[in-house]
Amino acid sequence: MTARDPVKSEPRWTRRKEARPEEITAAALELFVERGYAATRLDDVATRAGISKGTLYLYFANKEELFKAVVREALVARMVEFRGQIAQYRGSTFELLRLVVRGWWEKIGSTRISGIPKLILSEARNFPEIADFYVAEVVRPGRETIEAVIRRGIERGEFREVDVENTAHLLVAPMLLISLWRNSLECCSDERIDPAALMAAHVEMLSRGLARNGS
Amino acid sequence: MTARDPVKSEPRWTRRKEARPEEITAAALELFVERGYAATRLDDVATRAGISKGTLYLYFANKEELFKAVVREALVARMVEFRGQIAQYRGSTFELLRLVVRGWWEKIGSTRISGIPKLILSEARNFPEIADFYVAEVVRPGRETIEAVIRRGIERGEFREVDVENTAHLLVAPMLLISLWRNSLECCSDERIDPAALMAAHVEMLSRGLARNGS
Amino acid sequence: MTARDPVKSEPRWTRRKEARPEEITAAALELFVERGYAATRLDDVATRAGISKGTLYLYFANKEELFKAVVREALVARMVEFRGQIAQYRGSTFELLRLVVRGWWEKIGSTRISGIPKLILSEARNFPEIADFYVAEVVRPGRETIEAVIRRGIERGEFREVDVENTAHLLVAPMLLISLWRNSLECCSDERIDPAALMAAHVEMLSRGLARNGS
Amino acid sequence: MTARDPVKSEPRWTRRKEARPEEITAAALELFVERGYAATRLDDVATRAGISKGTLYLYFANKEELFKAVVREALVARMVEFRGQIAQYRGSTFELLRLVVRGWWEKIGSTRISGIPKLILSEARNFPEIADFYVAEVVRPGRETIEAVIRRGIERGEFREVDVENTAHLLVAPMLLISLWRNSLECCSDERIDPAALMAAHVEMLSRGLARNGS
DNA sequence: AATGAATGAGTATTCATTCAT
DNA sequence: CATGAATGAATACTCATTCAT
Repeated sequence: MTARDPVKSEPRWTRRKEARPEEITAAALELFVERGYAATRLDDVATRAGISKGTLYLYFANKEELFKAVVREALVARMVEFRGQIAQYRGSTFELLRLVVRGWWEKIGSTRISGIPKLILSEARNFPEIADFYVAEVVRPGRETIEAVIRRGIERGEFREVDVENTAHLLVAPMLLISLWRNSLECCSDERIDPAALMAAHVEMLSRGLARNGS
Repeated sequence: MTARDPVKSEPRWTRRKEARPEEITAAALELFVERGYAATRLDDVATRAGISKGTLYLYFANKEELFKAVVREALVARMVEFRGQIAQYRGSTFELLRLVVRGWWEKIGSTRISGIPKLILSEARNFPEIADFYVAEVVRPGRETIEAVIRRGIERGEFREVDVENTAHLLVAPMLLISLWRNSLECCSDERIDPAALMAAHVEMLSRGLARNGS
Repeated sequence: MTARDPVKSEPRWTRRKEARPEEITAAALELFVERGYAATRLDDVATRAGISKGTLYLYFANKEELFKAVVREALVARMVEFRGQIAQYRGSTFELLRLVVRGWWEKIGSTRISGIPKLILSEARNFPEIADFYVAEVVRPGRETIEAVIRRGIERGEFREVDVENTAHLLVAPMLLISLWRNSLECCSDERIDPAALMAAHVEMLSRGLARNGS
Repeated sequence: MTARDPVKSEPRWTRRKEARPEEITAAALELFVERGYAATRLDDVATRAGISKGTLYLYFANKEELFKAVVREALVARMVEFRGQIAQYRGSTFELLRLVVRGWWEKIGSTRISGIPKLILSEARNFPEIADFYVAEVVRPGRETIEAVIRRGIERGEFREVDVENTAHLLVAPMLLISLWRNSLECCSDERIDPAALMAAHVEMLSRGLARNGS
């Protein structure tokens, strides 16, 4: 599916050859996010990737496999680092909340990967397999990570005793909101959302909302 | 498929004519939400509405018009009642917050209409005209209504002086999260979200997050 | 659209009923000539005839039968009178030529029936049966009638000894030209043809072309 | 149907690309003339051209564009040569008439292009744009060319002083008659027209009809 | 008799996929 | 490896025809 190499391949080529799949998935990601899976023509993907339509099929068996590759690639190793950082953190959990939110914005929210949630949301019911994969690899670990942060706060006596699971959802919701907004309605509207301000307001609300009574 | 019975049953069409458009848009809404615009075949819409493909075209000029009708119909007069209720409210703004959140859940979140956000999000870039319409008719008025509530709380000295606009976004985010979840990933996942619990946690967090310091 | 009163039905109705088929074929003739058989929708025929689509089927079994009826009706008894006039004529054959040409123009060329040639020409290959009918009922008798005129001229020593059959074609050609022009290109062009002048030039050319040498 | 042979034969497409459009328009011309625009299925055009339906769309955006291409191609550079020949001619205008009529027969009347008049006539009102084009590129220049011939005859004292414009129509009419006949009714009738004899009779009639009195 | 809502076969058009070069 | 011409299955849409009222 990936390598077909029959002859020997030269340096210049080789480099291209290895880069190709990623150039293609990058182009595909943009278009899938923009138009949705069904409305994206492979012709356009090829054009945006600077190759011919036929070449696509040297790297991906078909449209669906390309789609899966796009999602997989965008996620791989994204969660891992996140967890690590948090486990090692030593300071106050309020501060950790701020770091989590800002870290998400810097590494995901503000990048092209932020299109993935829109894409998954839109196509989940057409690609249950991918939805499963996404839930298992992103949603669940993400939630668990955040639950761990909240528990840390509770255990350290910083946070009141909240419903951990739902509080995790509350923590995620504004991040989801902004990533969806930016990949969907924003482009057709003159309403504007300032991500930094929203993140700040969010952290502030969280901090107050989670604080023990007398704080 | 529905009215074929040559015996008696309901007449083949008399008096159906008025009901038809809504039966069709109802069927279309479900399918559009489930599969997205492009992946929905009019044949399937017709089948689900219990009519033939041709009949669809007696009521809607083409697929795009059907789509617009679906969105329009789902929204018409939805916002109006909301605003009215809030303007007349007399009690505490904390209580009002709870009413707004619960009201949304009862009238929208738990109904079929909650599929609209997913649909709009997915198709906004393919139908900028509809996106505009949705922003103008739902997003903006919704935000303004919520801002009004927050301002009421501030003016009455119940809430601290928050960033009104972004706080409105924070208030909406969890509602969006749950409506998207239920219309997308939920069906393919064993993760569960309890809407009532989430709404409760949300109101609690909001109340604490908005309260003046000493409260 | 015309009569709705279902209660008792007055004489007014009865008369309509007999007129209907002709109102329909009249409307159909116009549209068939204008757009061709395939491009004419029965819906439009019905509308132009002031009735509903279903009513059409009370009078004609289907589109093809309607087409045949249109052609038949337009031709019936058209040729008969022509022949009679000519047989009885007593004057010079040059004068008879003039009468034939002018008679054609007055009774056919300038009327709605002049659309028939265009219609037949356009559809002959799709409706060989109709083409046959038209050849047998119009083309052949028409040619024979004209040949009779030419033979009369020759026999009476007025005309030179021409190729009777082809001369008959030459006599018809300009009449065909103008009837086709008026039912086709004329409407989309600013070129104009003056029928009277053309007929005059035609008769003049014929007279000179047919005259014996010394005349 | 044409190149399926997996062995060797002609390559599947190499160097076909240039020939294709003309193969397609040739097939389309035949079918459009035979059945009319609306009744011609692109599937049949493709089959007759020995390609698949999809391939059609590689060369023509849609049915209407194919139709326009058919007409355009059939006409391009057809008129030009005609005019040139006539301008250079040195002999008697009677002889020139004969040359014009025979030339038309050889280059157009007897070829496949003779189907164009029938096609245009049939579709003019559905495609005014094409009708315009045809009038501007064929009808008008054709008439002007013929008028020039007639004027030449008059100026040189060979012809009597006729109504030039209408005489031009008279000259064209039998040519139109025969090209329409052959592309329409002929195939469904046992009536026969001998083109050579008709052309001969036509030239003879014209010569006599145009000659100055005493000639 | 007349209506017009409903039907579904038929056609234009698109686009993922193949494969000879 | 890369290409792009070719394919045909899939789908939106039309319109002749039917039939309950």
